Amino acid sequence: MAGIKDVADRAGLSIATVSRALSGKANVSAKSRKLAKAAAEELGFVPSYHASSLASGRNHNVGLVLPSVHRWYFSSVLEGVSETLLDAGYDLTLYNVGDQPARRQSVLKDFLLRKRLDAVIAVALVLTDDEIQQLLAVHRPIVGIGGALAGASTLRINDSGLSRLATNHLIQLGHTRIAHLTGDPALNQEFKLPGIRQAGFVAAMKDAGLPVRPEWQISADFTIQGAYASARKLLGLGTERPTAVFAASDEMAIGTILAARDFGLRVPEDLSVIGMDGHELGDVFGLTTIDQDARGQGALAARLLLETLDAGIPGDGREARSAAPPTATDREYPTELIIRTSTAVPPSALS
Amino acid sequence: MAGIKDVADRAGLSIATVSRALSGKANVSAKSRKLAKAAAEELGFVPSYHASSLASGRNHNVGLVLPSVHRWYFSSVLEGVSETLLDAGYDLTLYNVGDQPARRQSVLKDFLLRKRLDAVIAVALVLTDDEIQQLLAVHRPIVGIGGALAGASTLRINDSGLSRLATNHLIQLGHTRIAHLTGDPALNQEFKLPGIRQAGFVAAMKDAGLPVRPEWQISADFTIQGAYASARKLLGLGTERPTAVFAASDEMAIGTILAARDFGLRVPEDLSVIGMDGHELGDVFGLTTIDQDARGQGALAARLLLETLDAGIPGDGREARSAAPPTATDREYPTELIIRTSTAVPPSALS
DNA sequence: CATATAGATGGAAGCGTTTCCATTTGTTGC
DNA sequence: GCAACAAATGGAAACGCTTCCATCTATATG
Repeated sequence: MAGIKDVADRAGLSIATVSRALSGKANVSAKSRKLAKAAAEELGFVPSYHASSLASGRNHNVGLVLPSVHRWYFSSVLEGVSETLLDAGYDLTLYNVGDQPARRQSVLKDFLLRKRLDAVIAVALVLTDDEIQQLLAVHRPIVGIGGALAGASTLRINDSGLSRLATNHLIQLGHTRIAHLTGDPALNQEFKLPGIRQAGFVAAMKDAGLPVRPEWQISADFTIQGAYASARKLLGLGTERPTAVFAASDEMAIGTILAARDFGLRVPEDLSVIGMDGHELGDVFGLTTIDQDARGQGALAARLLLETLDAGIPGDGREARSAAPPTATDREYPTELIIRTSTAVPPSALS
Repeated sequence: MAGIKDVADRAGLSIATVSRALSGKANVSAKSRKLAKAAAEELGFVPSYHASSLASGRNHNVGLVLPSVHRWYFSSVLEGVSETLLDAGYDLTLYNVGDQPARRQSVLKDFLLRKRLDAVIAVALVLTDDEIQQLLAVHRPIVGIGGALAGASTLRINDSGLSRLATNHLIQLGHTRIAHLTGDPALNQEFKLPGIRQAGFVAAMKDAGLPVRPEWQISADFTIQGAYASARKLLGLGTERPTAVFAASDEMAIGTILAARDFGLRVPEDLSVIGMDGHELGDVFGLTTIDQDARGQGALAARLLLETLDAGIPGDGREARSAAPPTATDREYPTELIIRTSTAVPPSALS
C-alpha cells in the first residue's frame, strides 16, 4: 500500500535517496540510510516488483524448464536450483512442460520470451537452433543441464562414457549375457539421453566381443513401475535369461530388482543389476550405480547463472553490452561409481 | 526489442488500439485487429511483462509454496497446479521452502509480499494468523491445500476420518495387533498432518476397544527409505509382532513392505499393510490404500484460484473491490479406498 | 435527409520504481 | 579562511505498457 513516496516523506528525504538507501547503493550517508530504513519498516513498505524491474531491467527471476517433476532426476535438479536461487534472493519460475510438444512450444514462445526472466535453465531439453537463437536474442543467458544445447552453456555428465563404465563393470565381473533397459523410444525424440546411454552400452559390448541381443534391449518410461513391467517380460522369457541388467536409471534398476524378486531370482546371486543416477533408494536395495548428484548439478547450474548475472549482463541493453560474447562453456559434472551389493559374479562362475 | 510503439507505427494505428487489439479486448474493428496482429508478428513483438503488469495490476503469476518437491504428494500437487496454470497462460513461481523455518520466513516476507503474485497456493503449510493477514492485506487470494489456514480458503481431505477408515479396514479383517507408522515429530511442528492422522488411528483403536501400544507407534520421514529403516526396527523387536501396519503415507507403506520382505514375512499372509495416498507404485506392491488424487487436488486448487481471479479481484485496489469479502470456503476433496492385496485376515485367523 | 446511438480510435495520464545529472553540502589541504 | 574536490542529495526523465476519456466514424431510426 505504501509507496516509496510515502517513505520519502516520512523520512524527510527525497525519493531518489530513499531508493538508493534501501537498495544498498553507495553515496548515501549512514544517517539517511538509517532514516530511510526506519521509515520503510514503520510503513511496511515493500518495493513493487514490477516497477523496479521495469525501471532497472533486472528481474531477479530465473526460469527452469523441465519435462517432468515426478521423476527422481528432475525433482532433484529442481531442488538444487530452487535452494540456490532462493538463497540468492531470486525467484524461480517453473515450466513443467511434460512430454507434450505443444506445451513446450507455447512455453518457449509465450512465456520465456516475455522479458520477465533474467536467465533460463533447461533440463534434458533438446532445443532447436532456432529456439536457442530466439532466447539468446533477448539477451538471456541459458544453461542446459543434461542436454545438448548448441550455442548455450551446458552442464552434463558423460552419458556415453558412463554407460560404458557401467557395462564394463558387469563384463569385468564375468557377465556375458547382459541386458539393457533403456528409455522409451518416444522419449528419445525430445530428449536424446536414452539413445546415448544405449550407444555406450552397445559400444562396450562390442569392444568386449559380446553379443548384443535385440530381445534383451528393452525399454520403459524411466519409472519404477514401468521398468517393473518391462523387466517382468524380460525375465519371463521362456528362453535363456540374462545374468545381468544395466538399467539406464536407478528407478528402472529398482523396478528390475523388484521384478526379479517376484520371480524368485536373487540379486545378485541369480541376477546382477546396475543402475545410473544416485537415487536415495539405492541404499535400501543395495543398488550398484553411478552417482551423478542431480541436486548438485542443479545447484551448480544456478550458481553459474547467478555469477553471469552478477557480472552485469542483464538489463535491456542499457548497460554496456559486455564485449565478450556469452562464452558457451560445456562442463562435465563429476560422477562416482558406487558399488553396493546388487552386482556380483554371474551364477555360472560359482557352480 | 520492438516495442508497442513500433507495432503501432507499422500497422498505422495508435498505441491504444494496438494494445486493445493484441490483448483481445473489445471495441476494435476486425480490420485493425488483423493489422495489429500482423505487424506484431512481423516485428516479433512480445509485450513487456513488467510494463503490462505495472500498468494493469495483473500479474498472471501464481505462487506455490511447498515444503518439499521430492515427496510424492508434493510433486503430484505441483504437477496438477503447474499444468492448470500453464494452460491458462499463468506463470508458476515456486517456493520450495523445505523444512527450514528460516527459509520459510524469508519467503513469506521478502518474496510473497512483493506484489508480484496474483495469488498464492500453500501446501501443507501452517501459517500463523499474522502471516495470513499480511497476505490478505496485499489483496491476494490464498488457498491452502492440506493445511489449516484460518481465514483462507482450503482444500483438503478428511485426514482424521480417513485414518479411522484405514484403521477400521484392518480391524474389520480381524486384526487386533496393529501398528502405526507416522511422520516424524519434527515435521509435526510445521505441518500438523502426522498428528491428525495418528489421532484418527488412536480413536479408531479406542472405539474398537483395542490397545494402542506405544512401541508400535513409530515414526519416519515420509520417505520409502526412512520408513524402511523404521519398519525394520519395528519388525525386528524380539517380542510380539504386529499383524498389521497402517502407514500414514504410501511411501512409508512401501518401505514397510520392503522391510517385511527382507525379514521373510509375507504380505499379506504374515503382515497386512495399508497406506494412504494413491502412489503410482501402489500397483506394483499390491498396496491397499486410500487414493487422494494429489494431482487432482493441485489442479482443482489452481482452477478455483483462477476463477476467483477472473472474477476480477486482482488489481491494486483500482477495480471496485467486490463487496463480498473473499469467502473462505473449506472444501473436502473426495477420496477412494482402494483395496489391493496387501491386506488380509491376520495369520491367527487362518490357523 | 437529419439526428441519435453505438462502436472505433487516438491522446495522454498514469503505474511505482531506478538512475542520470545538476546542485548542494561537507571535507581536506594549503 | 578559501579553493578544490568528493560525497550526498533531489528533480525529473525514463521504463513500456494499460486504460480513461474525449473525439470521430459509421449505422440505424424517425
